[in-house]
Amino acid sequence: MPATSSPRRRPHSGSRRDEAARLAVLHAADDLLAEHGFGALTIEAIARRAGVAKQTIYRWWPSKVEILLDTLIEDSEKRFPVPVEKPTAESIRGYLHGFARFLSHDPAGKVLLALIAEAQHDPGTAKSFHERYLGPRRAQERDMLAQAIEAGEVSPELAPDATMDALVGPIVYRALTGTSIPPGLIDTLIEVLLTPRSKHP
Amino acid sequence: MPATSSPRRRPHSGSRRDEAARLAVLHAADDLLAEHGFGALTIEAIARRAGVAKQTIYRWWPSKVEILLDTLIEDSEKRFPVPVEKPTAESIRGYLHGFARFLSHDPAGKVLLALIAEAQHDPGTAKSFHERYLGPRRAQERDMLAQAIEAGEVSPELAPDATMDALVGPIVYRALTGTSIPPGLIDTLIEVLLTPRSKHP
Amino acid sequence: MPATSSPRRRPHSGSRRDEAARLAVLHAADDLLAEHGFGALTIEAIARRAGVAKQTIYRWWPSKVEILLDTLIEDSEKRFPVPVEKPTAESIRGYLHGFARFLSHDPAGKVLLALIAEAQHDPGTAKSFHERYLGPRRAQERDMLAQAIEAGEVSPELAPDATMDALVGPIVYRALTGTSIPPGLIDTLIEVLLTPRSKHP
Amino acid sequence: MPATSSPRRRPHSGSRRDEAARLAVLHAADDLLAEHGFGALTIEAIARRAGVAKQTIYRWWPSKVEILLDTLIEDSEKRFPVPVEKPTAESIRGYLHGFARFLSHDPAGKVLLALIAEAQHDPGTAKSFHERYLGPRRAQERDMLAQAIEAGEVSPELAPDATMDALVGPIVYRALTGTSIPPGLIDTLIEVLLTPRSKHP
DNA sequence: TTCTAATCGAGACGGTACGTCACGTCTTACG
DNA sequence: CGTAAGACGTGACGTACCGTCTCGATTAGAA
Repeated sequence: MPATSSPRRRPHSGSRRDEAARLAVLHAADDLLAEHGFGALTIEAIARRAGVAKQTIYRWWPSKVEILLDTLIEDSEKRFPVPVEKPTAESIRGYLHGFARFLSHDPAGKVLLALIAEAQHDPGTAKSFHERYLGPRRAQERDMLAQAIEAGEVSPELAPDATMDALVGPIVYRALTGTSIPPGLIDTLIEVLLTPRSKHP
Repeated sequence: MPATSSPRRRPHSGSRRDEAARLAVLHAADDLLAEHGFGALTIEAIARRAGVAKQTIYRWWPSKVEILLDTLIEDSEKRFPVPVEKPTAESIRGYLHGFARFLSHDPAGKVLLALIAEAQHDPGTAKSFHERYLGPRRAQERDMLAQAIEAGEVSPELAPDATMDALVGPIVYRALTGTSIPPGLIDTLIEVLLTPRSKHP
Repeated sequence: MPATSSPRRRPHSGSRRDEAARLAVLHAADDLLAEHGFGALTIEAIARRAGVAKQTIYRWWPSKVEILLDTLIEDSEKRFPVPVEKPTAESIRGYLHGFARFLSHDPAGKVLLALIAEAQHDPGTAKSFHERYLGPRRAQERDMLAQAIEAGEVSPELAPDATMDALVGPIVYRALTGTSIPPGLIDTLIEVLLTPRSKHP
Repeated sequence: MPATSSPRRRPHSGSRRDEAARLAVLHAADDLLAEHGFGALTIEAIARRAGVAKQTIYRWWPSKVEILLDTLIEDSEKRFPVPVEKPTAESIRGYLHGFARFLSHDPAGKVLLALIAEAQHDPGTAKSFHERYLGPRRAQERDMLAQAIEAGEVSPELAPDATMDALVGPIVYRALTGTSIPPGLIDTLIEVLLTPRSKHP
């Protein structure tokens, strides 16, 4: 006995993809993660919460990880975009502080932590996560660094990737271990890793 | 008629805890994680592999996380103990290199990554992981730093915890993202974070 | 979150098969068929109604058809056993009337009709149905006929199987087409098929 | 440039019903039933096989049962029409043999068995099946019998419907149980059910 | 000739049931 | 008692069809 009784629901849109369903899924996934944690983030729960059929989710997303990636990519660009337009030492500092704030205080930051975690458990997640998030983001960061170096804004001791990991790693590690970022940590990291030694007092 | 023994594989031992069963569980968990990843690490699979009843696992371990913690604690102490006896700048460097090697090249290192990951998904895991592993270890590291400072071996710019996170964070982050630690990264981190500025050339 | 909340249910019996669960499944299947028809006879519905896990059903029955067969075999023997002990013309007549009554008026008769039906749709059902029900039953009927012939009680014109089908076929066909068995039909069939021609008036 | 025709398989015909689609559905249903059994006879499979949209099926047929009925009615009339024009004992015998052949050896006979079966599972099917097939057919058979009686061709002991069921029942029952009709069965049934007793030797 | 209406293929949609897997709890029988 | 074995209720998995719906293209017959 399929969809016999229907008082009035969202009339779906026919043979083209239903944008309302897409957004409902994204928000349901976000909300469930924030409210009840990754353990409650099952496809069935997302479908239930979004008022959507499971098949609709499987039709458009290969796994729940891709749902999270969709929201993360959008949120990251909105909340802490990489300053690729004429980056300065100051804008790089702002970027890292923004990143730290996102991870520590923004509910959406849990999505990034959950994806890092899930990537440890599942190779497919690791692949998607690198290709769709870490890779593109790191490319922008390299670009940012290169321009800042050329403009004489910064002068790192390490290669670009190592520099970024040395900056970002401690922030991520603090978030993963559930501790807050102590004041001064980011600024000190920037000073010792990006500032030419001669500028040390 | 002495050696009538064993169509039964391992005759169980009666009313005291069976050490053979304990070890079989630990090794089965380790092996499964190494061979098939965290996804294959189910209680049923561990029991199957160890030739043990599920109930025996549930009797002694509250969750599979505790099994992993048991092996991790033992392996960490064996593979890269914190140099708390008269630590020098050199022994600290050795400790960090040991840590990096454990994470990158030792199969047992996967256990640590898996626990960091699982702690993101489940608050109970996070609690156990901190209380049984991260906390004690960090206490030793603080001790190590304090002694090294007092001995004039190092002179960090940041507070002890921040210093350790700044050193350890990049290593962990590299491992979590599946990339190798570039040569020079650890040494540079030590130099800029632990060495008094006057000793910079 | 598995079986956390349990006020008080049927305490199951451990590592031996739970007879209460077995009976609950059998009765649930019977009731669902009688009340809502074969369309409502899903494994999920049976499990729900019986208060039993789906897995428990799959553990013991390869398909819902075998559940129905279990009940049918038991009911048939109880409601209209084949008169194999010294059958007479009269007891054979009673047997056929009993069969007709079972098909037409007994709710359990629906099970037989449903199995005949399902056997048309699925070869596996056909196989089980023949091996577990039709075959054994027919063997008894052949036995009944043979003894009755030897005793001079009946004297059929057709071979045993053909005789039984000629007697049983019209009854089953009436039931399948949802019409009642008209009075006199069975007696006339017996007269013309089992009685020697010379005894026709 | 005349025969530029058809990368498009079947260009549909506009605002009137597409006869080609109708036939494609009928044949697809028949073929699927014959090749893979009733279990494979889903609306989606029919649509797929016929190269037709599901909606086109739902527009013209209330259910897959009606599709089968459409083919059955046509095939029955073609393969074994009821001899209503001056029926004789001989033409009635021929009709029953034709019916038996249809059920046992004609692939289209599976359709009738499938409908008898489905009628047990679903009341709607039962209703349609009686109104569109069994009822009209039985009316013709009654007519046939009445004429044959009036002409002195036959002289049944039972009422017309009972007579027909007594003749047809064994044939159907044999088919339903997947056994062949033994030679002599039909002729004997006719003899004992339709022939006046005085004509028995 | 242009407009209107019905039909067609395609396929997205909210659902239900499928059969499988692992969960954590339990009971049994053995040593 | 601890153990191996495994049945149990629960619930998520990913798949198949259900019957409804909306689309854009196609093709009549009416205006």
